[in-house]
Amino acid sequence: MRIVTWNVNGLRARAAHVNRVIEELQPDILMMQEIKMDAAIFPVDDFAAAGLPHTAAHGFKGKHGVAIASRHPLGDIDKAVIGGIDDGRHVSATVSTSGGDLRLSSLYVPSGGDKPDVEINDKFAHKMAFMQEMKSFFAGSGFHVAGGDLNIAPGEQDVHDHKKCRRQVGHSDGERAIMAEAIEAGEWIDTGRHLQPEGPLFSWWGYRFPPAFERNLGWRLDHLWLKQGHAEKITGGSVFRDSRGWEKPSDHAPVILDLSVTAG
DNA sequence: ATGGCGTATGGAATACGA
Repeated sequence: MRIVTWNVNGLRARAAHVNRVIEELQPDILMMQEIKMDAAIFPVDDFAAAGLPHTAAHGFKGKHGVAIASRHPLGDIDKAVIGGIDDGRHVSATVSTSGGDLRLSSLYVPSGGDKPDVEINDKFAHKMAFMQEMKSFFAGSGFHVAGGDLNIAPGEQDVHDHKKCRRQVGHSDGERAIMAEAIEAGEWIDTGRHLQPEGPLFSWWGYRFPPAFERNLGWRLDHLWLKQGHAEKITGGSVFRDSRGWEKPSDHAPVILDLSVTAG
């Protein structure tokens, strides 16, 4: 079973790229963030035509928004609010597998604004509140993959320049600490670093500095976490960098996790 | 120290991204 997460940065603007990603990666599950549309107009028929007929979306007009599109039936869809504001940052569902019911959670952690200081920056306070709730929200050891655009690069090698980025939102000491605490409290495996413990491993390259992707000045902001105790099910995974080089790309690249279980 | 570019909304200029 292949699980892919991708911040599409506008689903309508990225429709052709989504189809190409589905065709090239053949995911069983595609978790998306920043669909930037109301869930009522989520293009179910387009996903069905692409082979992913089962969907769950949680989003509002214009900004943020998350979704899951699946090759296999989804059950027990949950759109519970995390972080105190219901602005489309969490949708969750289950899929039946040979290893038991697998829960999938698509998450869009608040970006956090400009300054990494909860006293002066409400957006950063929202981000930290969201991460604080993440510690307890995903309790339990059941078969579960949670991930998405978590908007934190947790390790020193998860940015191109640790010393410089440490002053910025997304890589501040406080954010990196709370993400480590959330991983420990939730008994998660960070599958990206499980598969590649060392070296640059980025999933986001900004638009604002045009040669960022060409020079690989990236951040690892997109993650797939798997509950500990299921590590033996991991068969592979990677970042699909190709799509970041296509015309008018999302600033994020899809992140892939392959598990040995099959649907049903 | 700052901005760079891009999507969405609404039909110009602004919010948001990180």
